[in-house]
Order: sequence, then structure tokens, then C-alpha cells
Amino acid sequence: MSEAKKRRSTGRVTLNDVAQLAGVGAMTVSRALRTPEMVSDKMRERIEAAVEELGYIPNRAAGALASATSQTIVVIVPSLAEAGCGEMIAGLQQTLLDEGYQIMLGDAQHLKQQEESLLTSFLQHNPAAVVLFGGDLGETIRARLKASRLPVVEVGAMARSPIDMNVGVSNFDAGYQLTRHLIERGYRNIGFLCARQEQWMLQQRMQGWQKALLDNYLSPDAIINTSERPSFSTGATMLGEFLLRWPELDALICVNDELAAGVLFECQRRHLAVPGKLAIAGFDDLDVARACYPTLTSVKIPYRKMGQEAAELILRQLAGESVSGTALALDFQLQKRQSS
Amino acid sequence: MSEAKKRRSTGRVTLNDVAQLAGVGAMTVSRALRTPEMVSDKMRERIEAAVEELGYIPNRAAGALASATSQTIVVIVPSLAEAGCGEMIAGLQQTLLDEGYQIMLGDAQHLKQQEESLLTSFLQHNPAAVVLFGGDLGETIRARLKASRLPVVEVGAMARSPIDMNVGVSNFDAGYQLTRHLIERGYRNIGFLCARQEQWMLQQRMQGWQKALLDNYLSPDAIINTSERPSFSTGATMLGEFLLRWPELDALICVNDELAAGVLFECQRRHLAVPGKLAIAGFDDLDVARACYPTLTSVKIPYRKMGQEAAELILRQLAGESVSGTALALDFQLQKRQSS
DNA sequence: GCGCTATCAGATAGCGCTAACATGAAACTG
DNA sequence: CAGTTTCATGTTAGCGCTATCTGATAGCGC
Repeated sequence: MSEAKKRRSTGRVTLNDVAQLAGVGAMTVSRALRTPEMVSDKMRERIEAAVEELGYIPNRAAGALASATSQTIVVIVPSLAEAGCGEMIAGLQQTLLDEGYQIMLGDAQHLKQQEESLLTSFLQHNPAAVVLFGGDLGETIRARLKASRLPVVEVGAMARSPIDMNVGVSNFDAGYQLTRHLIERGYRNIGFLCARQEQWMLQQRMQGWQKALLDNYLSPDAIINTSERPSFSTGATMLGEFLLRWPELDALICVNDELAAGVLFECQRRHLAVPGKLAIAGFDDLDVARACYPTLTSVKIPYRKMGQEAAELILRQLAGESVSGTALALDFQLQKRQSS
Repeated sequence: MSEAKKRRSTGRVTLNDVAQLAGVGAMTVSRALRTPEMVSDKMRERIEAAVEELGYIPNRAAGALASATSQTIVVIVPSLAEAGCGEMIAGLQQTLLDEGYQIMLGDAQHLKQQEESLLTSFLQHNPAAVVLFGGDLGETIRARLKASRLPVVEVGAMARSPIDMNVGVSNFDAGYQLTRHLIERGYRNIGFLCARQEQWMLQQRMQGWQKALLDNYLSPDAIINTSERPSFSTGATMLGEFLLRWPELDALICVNDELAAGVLFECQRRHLAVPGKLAIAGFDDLDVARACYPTLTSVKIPYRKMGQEAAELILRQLAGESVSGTALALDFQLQKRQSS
């Protein structure tokens, strides 16, 4: 007798099943779930009971198709190993989860090409918004995102020409202030160790250093740019190079704390007193900066907060508020410690 | 004259638009895109040209709905700050991206409740598979996942009772071998610093230590369990406690490298020779272990590889191969360095 | 009581895609 | 050359949900 042969049917509990059990129309169930205030209390209770009883799990694909909007937020990062990246994502998620949004993550592994394919793939989901960390995207991507008309938030640095919204700190100022701090402390031969200069965020820190030195009639010569990852071991490796080329160096700013800690380790290895012989400072204020010996001067960047603010902006934008184009500059904090 | 008023219509290019331009049926376009080998060369070329010309972007929500399968892989981690977590995800993504899958990420922030809501939310997407990192899920979750009949891979440690598949290393063995190494080196009072003992992975390391000591007629007394994050500063903080309670301690194994490095820093601060006065060892073989002074003995855990293997398993399972239940134990590597 | 609006519930018609089946033509079979 | 098989393509009918409209009921002033 089974004429129920032809079509598939996933067998899962659907909205209609719930509606039937509750003895209401499907549309009412849909409303009860998404906009409870539009449904009378009685109905809502009955429906909630039915949902509970059947263990109904809404099908987002169907919802997304019918409404032409999704609850997916795409996040693309240059690499999950990037300092602050995890924090930022945690902040994002914290704010977004309660609103029913979820995060689709892409790790570009610092490859332009990977960014492209991630974006291509993600756009197929018709995401509600896009979050970019680090802000070093190729022109193609930027154009595609702009064309997509999606809410986009660039997080981390203050963008040169933001695609849409922007939440970050001024890494230039951070670099400037950190350098000025060292100058005030009396250091005069202040070097700068940069890695992955192509990253705007890091480049800005470097330029802040340059400017601070120039403003104080010091010359920003002692600089090394490596294409290595800005890691502990890169820091350790590069110190030798600095000492070789600039023996008079009395302070070294590293573009992040891992490098700085690496430099510190190498100083220990060479029995160079820190800060006696060489002062060291970094950025990001990672936990290691607080724990190592001597403790490391650094600049605290509020990554988690950035994520939260970005999420907030997205939610407001999606709620219809026009926050498009907002650029939010958060405060960083100079952490003066023993190493300087 | 606009009777085109009633229904929405997103305005976006659809499969049908492509089909029309190419002068073929919609189904052929669908096939050309998903299973090109089922379409003749001529057709395929014409279709590809049309796709290009119109800038067609498939709508995954529609695809997911129609096929009752998605290309979304859910990944739930206890925290992105977890050692190896980023690496693992990068490994996963690397293998999955080419096959058209994407990662939906959830950071549970070590909260059972958060895990629950993440899962609830993610299941609505009807994911193709679920990847869990760390393997410390509550019973509710495990039951729900089992009931879902989705491919599930637990990554990180060897699971007690795997939900489905499992890729990891034996943390017990790692703890055992590391301890034996210290014993062989002549250390007799070997302590263990654990944090977040509730994490199975970490607990196993600790039990390996215990067993190794017992097997060598040494007693595993010197152990501290803290509920703090296993971070650099926690390590630095806890050393004092150890020295106070077990002044005769001559070696200390920390449940991960951050703790170990933190302990090392504190030794430097107190001018305790490492390894002369105290040997130190950790797990995970983070970059810091290679860079610090002295370098840290550690156990290398192949996190990236784990991600790749997990992805491989998922792909095979989805391809119909029956790999359900597979438990894959990868090799770890003892890295003997100066600190021991 | 009347019309009027406000409020909530239901009926209808797809959203864009693909599974399943149907079709027609070419490629075989003996 | 009829009959079967194969293959590439087209047709049909939804997947489960929501936008939109229509209808029913209740509340309001006069």
C-alpha cells in the first residue's frame, strides 16, 4: 500500500510535526520559535511543549533558504597562531552565540590564495556578516567583499581604507608610545625587530618606533625585518644579528612579545644583563611577558574586547541600525615592567 | 503591469539562470558543478562559461535542504588557547577545504553549559561530521552525539570510551616515558605539576608519571593540582609551593610547556640552577621549549597531523567507507633537552 | 448595534536546489 | 536489424521553512 515510496523524507521531526501535535498551523510554530512576542501565551506554551516532546531541531538550511538570510558569521584569520586571534574569536562568539549566530572559521595560513578560496567557499553560505582579523587582504578580496554588500568588520588594526567597519587599536601610536617610554628611560640606541613586515598591524608598530625616534632626533637605523614567523625562536635567533651589526644597541623593541621573550632568552644564554646591557620591550602583553625573568615591558592590546565590539557592531547593523562605516579605536595600555 | 509583486526573489543569480544562458536543463548544471564526470565535455564547457559570465554563486542552503546533507564540519574545542588547538584546526582545514567542506567553530571556554548550547546550535545545521578536541565532554553531549549518528572524531587523547572515531596520542605513555627519562638521568624526587586535572588529556599524563615512579619503587607524592589555567604565570606561581612542601625535589614535570617554562622563569628569578638544582620537563613541545634558556625537555605531540588524520577519517567515512569506530594512536616524540 | 482598526492565526506559494525517475539517442548484442 | 544496454540529459516533485496575504476575532468609539 506504500505509495510513500517515491520521495525521500529525512525522517526527522519537522515544523509540521510540531504544528500537528500542538494542533496549530505551521506558521504559528515558526513564529513562536522566532518571534515569541507575536504569539499568544497559550499557543506558545502548547507549542513549546510539543517541541519538547518531539525533540524538534529546526533545520537551518531550510530557514536560510526561505528567508534568504543566514545566522552564520564568517571569520577569516591569517592564522590561528596569530597573537590575540583566539582571544578575539572568543570575544566574538561570546556576544554572538546568545543571538543565535554561529561562527564559520577560515584560517588562511598567510596565503592570499587560501583567503580567496575560503571566501569563495564561505560566500556560498550567504553569511550574515564577515569578520576579518589582521587586515592584510588582497585587493581582489576587498573588492569582492565590497561588492557583496555584506556587513564586514576588520578587526585588529586601524585599517588604511576600511572595507566597511573597523575595530582596532592604533598600532602606530602603540609603537610610538612604547618607544617614547624607552627614550624617557634614557635609552638612545633603540633597535626594532620586525617579522612579517607585510602585516599592516606590525608595520604600523614599526613606523611608530621610527617616528618616535625621529621626533627625538635619534635615527631609526637599527632595524631588522625577517620573514620568519614572529616566534620565540626567531627572536632568539635574531639577537645575534643585532649585536653584530649594532654593538652599541641599548634597547630592542620587538614587534610582538614572543619575539621579545625569544630575545630575552638569548640574552640569558649570552649572559647579557637585561635591562642593564639591553632593554627589551614587546607588544600584545601575552602571559609570558608577565611571567618571564625579568618581566617584559609590553603593550596590552584588548583583543577579546575587539571581538566583542565587532560582534556588537554586527548585531546593530543587522538590527537595521546604520553603523556601516564605523571605525572604532580601542585603547591599548603600556605595561612598564622590569625589562626596560 | 507588474504582477511580479507577490513573491520575493533574492535577485541573485540562480542555477536556473545559468541553465538558461547555457541552454541546458538545470539538473545538468547541478551535475556539471558537483559531479563533472557525469556531464559531457561540451556541456561542461558551455556551463562553465555561463557560470563565469553570470558570476554564479551556488546557494548552499538550498543544496543542503534538497540533499539533506551539508558540507559543514562542526569543531568544538574547550578553548582556542589550548595548546595545539590551532594547529589541529589548521590541519583539519587543510585537508577538508579542498573537498569543499567548511569548518564551523565553537569555543566552549571550558564550560559544560556552553558546550551544550554550541552543540544545540550546530546540530541545526545538520553538519556532515563533528570534531571534538580534548575529549572532556559531559555525558549529555556524548549521548546526544551518539544519538545523532553523525560521524564524530575525538581528537587529542585516546578516549576512554570513544563516541565514534578517535585520533590522538597516548598521553599516559607520554607521561610514562618522560618520567622514565628523568629517572634514567638519575633524578629521584620527581614532582608533577598539574593544572585543570579534569582534562582527561592532562590527567593521563599525570597517571603516566605516577605509574613510572611506582614501577621504579619511587613514590609519587610530590604533586600539585591547580585549577588555574596551565599558563606561564601559573607555572611561576606554583614553583614556590613545591619548594616549600618538597624541599628535596630534584625534578619537576609540568603537564604542559607553558607551565614548565613558567617554572623555569621562576627558577631564574630565584637563582636556582636548572637542571643543576631542579630539572624541568613539559609536554607539547611548543616553540618556547626550544627557545628558552636552558632549553626545555618536552614531548612533541603531532597536533597538526591529528587534524589531518581526523579529516581523512571523516572524508573516508562520508565516502561510504566504514571507518566508524576507528581509533588511531599517533606517535609522540620525547625531546631531550638541556633542562633535564 | 455599526463600521473601524488592531491583533493573532492560518493558507498559500514559493526560496534554490537535488533525488528519483523518465526519456531519447547512441552503442552494443547476436 | 530488432532488442537490449548504456549514457547523457530533461522532467517532476519536493526538501523544511518563511514571506505574504487573507481571514477571523476582539476591542473601540459613537
